[in-house]
Amino acid sequence: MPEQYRQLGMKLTPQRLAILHYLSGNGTHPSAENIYKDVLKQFPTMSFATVYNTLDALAEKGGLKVVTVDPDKKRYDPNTGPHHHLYCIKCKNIVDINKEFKIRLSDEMRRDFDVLAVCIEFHGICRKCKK
Amino acid sequence: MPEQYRQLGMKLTPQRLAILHYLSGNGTHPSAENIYKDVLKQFPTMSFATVYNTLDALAEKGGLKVVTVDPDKKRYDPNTGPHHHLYCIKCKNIVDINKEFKIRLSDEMRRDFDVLAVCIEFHGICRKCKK
DNA sequence: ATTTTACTGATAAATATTATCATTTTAGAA
DNA sequence: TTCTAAAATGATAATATTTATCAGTAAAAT
Ligand SMILES: [Mn+2]
Ligand SMILES: [Mn+2]
Ligand SMILES: [Zn+2]
Ligand SMILES: [Zn+2]
Repeated sequence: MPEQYRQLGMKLTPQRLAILHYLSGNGTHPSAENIYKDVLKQFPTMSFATVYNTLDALAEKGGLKVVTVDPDKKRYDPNTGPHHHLYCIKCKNIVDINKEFKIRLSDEMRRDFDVLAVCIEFHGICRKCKK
Repeated sequence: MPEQYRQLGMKLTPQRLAILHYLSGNGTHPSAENIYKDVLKQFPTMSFATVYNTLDALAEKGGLKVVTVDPDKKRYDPNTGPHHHLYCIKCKNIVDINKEFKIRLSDEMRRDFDVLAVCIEFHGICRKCKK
């Protein structure tokens, strides 16, 4: 898993390893701040710039997904396979939905629009939040 | 259509009418800045605070949807009926998809999560952007 | 007309994200 | 193992978006 950076053509630095380690298998869809605060424990000199640079580079190379369901901030997802999300509008938790749904646009629409990804978001209230 | 504010229990002001007039039937999913700049023509004293206050009030009362597909900023949608979106990752245009898709979560999942809305986002490249 | 309530807009502040750039580090070549 | 080119780090500044304050004003209710 530390080799993931090399395979993506990125230089391997201790800071990046710490970020990747935090992300790897992390299903909480953390924000940049979540990541920053965690990695800060091991790297007291860590900068937000490094977090954003790393996330941007990873996302651009396909090693990370940016989730836009939270209106307040970007959330990041190490699960790069096709899947969908539950979003609790109260606690803002995001949970993966791995079920596959067959949705297809009409052929005329697909002629006018190259679909690269389909994101399904279920907005609602999670169990904890409904008391 | 100007009565929409009253029906939602909001005071009817000229600024709000101008905002509603800009939004009404507008399928471009404008940002707060788009709205501000347009309404500014008629109200040179218009403030961003008024735009945000109005949008927030409208959204809270269900007279407006907030669209989160653009990672850079919130987009607003006067179409409050259930529908979905095409999002061009190059020009950031958002287009309505009115087709209905039948997606249902498993019963166990619906026990744990009250689904209030389902948003399907088709990310890709629009006709104009693919040269 | 008077009162109550809510809205406006100037301004400041908070939050999130991006840009600069000198210094340091990595990775690969010699 | 040096050496070197390329890239990353982090301090800092800047930008962008959004929210908070609040005195003055305007809309609605009485
Ligand atoms: Mn996910
Ligand atoms: Mn729409
Ligand atoms: Zn919740
Ligand atoms: Zn486009």
